[in-house]
Amino acid sequence: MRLVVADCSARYTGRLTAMLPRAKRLLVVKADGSVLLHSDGGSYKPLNWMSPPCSLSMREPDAEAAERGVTQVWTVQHTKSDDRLEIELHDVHHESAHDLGIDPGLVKDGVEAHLQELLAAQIGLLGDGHTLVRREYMTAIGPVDILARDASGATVAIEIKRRGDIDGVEQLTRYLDLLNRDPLLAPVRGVFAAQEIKPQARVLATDRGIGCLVLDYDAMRGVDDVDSRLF
Amino acid sequence: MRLVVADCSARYTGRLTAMLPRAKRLLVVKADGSVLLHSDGGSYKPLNWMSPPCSLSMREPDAEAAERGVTQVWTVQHTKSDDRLEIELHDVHHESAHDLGIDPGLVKDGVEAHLQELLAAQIGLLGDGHTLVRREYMTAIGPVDILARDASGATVAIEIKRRGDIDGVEQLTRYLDLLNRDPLLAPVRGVFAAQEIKPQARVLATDRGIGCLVLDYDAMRGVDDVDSRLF
DNA sequence: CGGTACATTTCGCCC
DNA sequence: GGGCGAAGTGTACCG
Repeated sequence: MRLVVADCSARYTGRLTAMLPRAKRLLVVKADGSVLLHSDGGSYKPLNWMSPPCSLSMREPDAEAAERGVTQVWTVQHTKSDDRLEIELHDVHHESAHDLGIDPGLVKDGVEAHLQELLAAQIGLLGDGHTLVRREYMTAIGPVDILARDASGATVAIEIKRRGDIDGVEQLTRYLDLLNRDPLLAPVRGVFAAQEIKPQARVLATDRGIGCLVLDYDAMRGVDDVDSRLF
Repeated sequence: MRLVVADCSARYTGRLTAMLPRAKRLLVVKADGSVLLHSDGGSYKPLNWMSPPCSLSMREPDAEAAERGVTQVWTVQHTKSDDRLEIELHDVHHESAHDLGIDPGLVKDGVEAHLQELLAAQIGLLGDGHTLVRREYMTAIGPVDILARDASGATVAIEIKRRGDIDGVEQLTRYLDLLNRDPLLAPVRGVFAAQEIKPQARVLATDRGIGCLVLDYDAMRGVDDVDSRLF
């Protein structure tokens, strides 16, 4: 990894065209040749960047650029597309290189898969008498998160989201359309389950006869005795 | 901006729980106190981070940690939530600080807004005799990108995307449902316009009687004489 | 390899 | 500030 702090301007062409006026910034060149251009604020997203696979070439400025005070010109060309990032460096305030090696990577816990696991184990949250048919029930257009039966034996399709918004309702609607064409399953009722359900999503779901269930992650995890999973 | 290259491990708790085993990485502390933890690969997204507003505190390791070779402990606490990032630093290989100042920011050109602008100006691409009613036609559930009339005077609702996939068809379908309830507009026909239309989206659109129009951005920009907008 | 769904999404707009 | 749609989204998963 190479770190450079320098006055620079940049120009990106590819999926869009973008221009970055001259300012002092951090440039990071990673081992795979990818480049990040960071300012001293904002978020984790760089102002400009080039994702791998790409190749970086550095050259001297031409006479006109040298006249403007440019000391180096970097061209980062994406290998698989026309995406290109051109950086003109002026004053270089810092430069260093570091051998980092490969990274063991991040270990995560607590996402949608876990919600699904917990709800499958606590299927009674849907109402008394509910039984689990199976998780990840495959259909032609993708897997239904949970398929269950209610006390009367009717099929229930459940879509689980961390944040429930309109897209999730649309997704469940497509599954329901398909499942209801199967005479062995029909009629299939839908339940939209999420830690948080957006008002517009709730309105759409209700309008389509889809039930809404707000999941309390902490409470569900509390019931599950395998609480301390990773840490 | 402060740059540190060090052996470190990290633990994030908040919306999820994540653990980063010990390895040599780049730590970036921005002027607003936000922290990025980068490996020497992947993409522009850090392995771990804390977004502003947040506060960073550094302290000496306790006896147990010191025993494990920890030399510094960083705690980054988000100001508005329970999100917290804890970093243990072992060997520090590089450390430097830089005053970058504020950034003038990025100037963009050529996204969906531009496609919309161009299609509004070249509404004839929909077919002879089409006329523009207006762009960003507001409805209760959001703005329709372009509303037009065809040669027969019938209303046409157009949804524009750079990449046309299923979500865009769903979005246009919702608009059409709503617009067709307005007797002053009905019957409203739909056109899904995009630089690229995914096969599945095309099938869904066709099945619903929605027309598909592939937009040639370069050709449309060529017609537009205000070609050289920014550069 | 293409398509889909997820993300500590982030970002920007408009109400 | 909340809601919603777009992103140069990136990324994993699954066919």
